[in-house]
Amino acid sequence: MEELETTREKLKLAALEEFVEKGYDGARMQEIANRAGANKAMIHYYFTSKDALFESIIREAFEELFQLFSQIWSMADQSPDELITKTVSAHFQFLSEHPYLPRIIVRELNSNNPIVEKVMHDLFEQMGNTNIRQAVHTLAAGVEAGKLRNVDPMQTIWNIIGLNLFFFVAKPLLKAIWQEEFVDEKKLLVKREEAIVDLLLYGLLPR
Amino acid sequence: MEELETTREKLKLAALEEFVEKGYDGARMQEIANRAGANKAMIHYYFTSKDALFESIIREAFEELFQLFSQIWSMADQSPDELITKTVSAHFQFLSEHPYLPRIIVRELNSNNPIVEKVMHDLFEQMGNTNIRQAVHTLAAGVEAGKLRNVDPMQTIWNIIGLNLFFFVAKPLLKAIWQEEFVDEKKLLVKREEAIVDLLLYGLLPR
DNA sequence: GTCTATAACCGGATAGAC
DNA sequence: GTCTATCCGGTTATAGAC
Repeated sequence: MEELETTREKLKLAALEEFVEKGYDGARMQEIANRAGANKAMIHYYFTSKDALFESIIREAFEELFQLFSQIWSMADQSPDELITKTVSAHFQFLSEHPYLPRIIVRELNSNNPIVEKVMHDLFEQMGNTNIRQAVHTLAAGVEAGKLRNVDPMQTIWNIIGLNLFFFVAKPLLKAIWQEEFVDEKKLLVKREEAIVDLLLYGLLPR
Repeated sequence: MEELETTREKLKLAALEEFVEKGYDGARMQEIANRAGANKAMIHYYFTSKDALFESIIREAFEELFQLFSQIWSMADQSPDELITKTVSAHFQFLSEHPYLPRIIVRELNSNNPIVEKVMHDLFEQMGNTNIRQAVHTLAAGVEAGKLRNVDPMQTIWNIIGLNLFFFVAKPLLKAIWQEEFVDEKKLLVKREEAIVDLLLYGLLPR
């Protein structure tokens, strides 16, 4: 826990929190300044404008997301069931540590916000999608080798990520319906991850 | 296609579109009026305020969602695999016809908007969650009767809904990565549904 | 680098004519 | 029911002192 943050860093953290909670349109420069214990003028001093501040925040969020999957999928010599269990556990751990990320991404993804579209475009140029291709290849090879049922690799990737995300994105609604389950949320998280891996392995591996 | 809509109806449709695209904070009363070919004053004449307009829109959206699952899960005498295939196909058809719904719900669900919380609270009071219990019961009975592997009913429901939703919520991102697949989106939708049912049946039924 | 005061603008709401 | 003009509060951005 580093105590001596710079004003710039404090502002950036405060801005992340504010944008996550309220979205781009709902976020207030005054509130960001308050959270950081600074004043509005400092935000403009360091980041020029609300747009520019938002862009730097959202770019980092997408970069973290891309880097996660780059890393998970970078190894060429994984077996398909290794790929599956590893993707779920790494994604789950990441989501537990950064619960804000899927929310801000889903929210702004469906907003036609030109800043978001620009950032997405930049990142595709820069990082390519080579590692997705690696994962597709691993799954396709698994089918070929009879280690996997005859499933479409792209659909399988969508299945894995969809299962992982749901809990984190729908949490407020789930919490309202199943309050009792959420009193020990750590335990629930573990059960959720087990249930996903269980479904995927039974559903995808041949017997 | 009814041509003689009332101004009130035109405004409501325009408001739905605007709120879906921009969210509560981003939506503009002027833009709603423009879309409807009317003027701002008319919105206040019919709906009093932006808050009240939003509440009526979001309440209808949640009502449709609740009614869908009430209907799907109302039958007590379904077999578990009937429940699964029927839930996927009905949810998928609904999402195809109302692609706006998951977006507005996911966005506002994570926004702490008090209007959304009020509407959710009202609906739980009024509709209860008896039909979710019905679905849980059907799945638990399936496990008991050996028609289903030993899986947790709640987790299974989350799996089904998570798989269904992902495609519709992540569409902008998926489209950016897999452009080619989206040239025939109807076909892709059919393949997506098949892949989900395939995973669920193989993953949940015993062999 | 930090702060206060204020400019400049925008958006929801309303008054009042027709 | 419909429209124009206008009010008023709130928000981003900036000027300028320290």
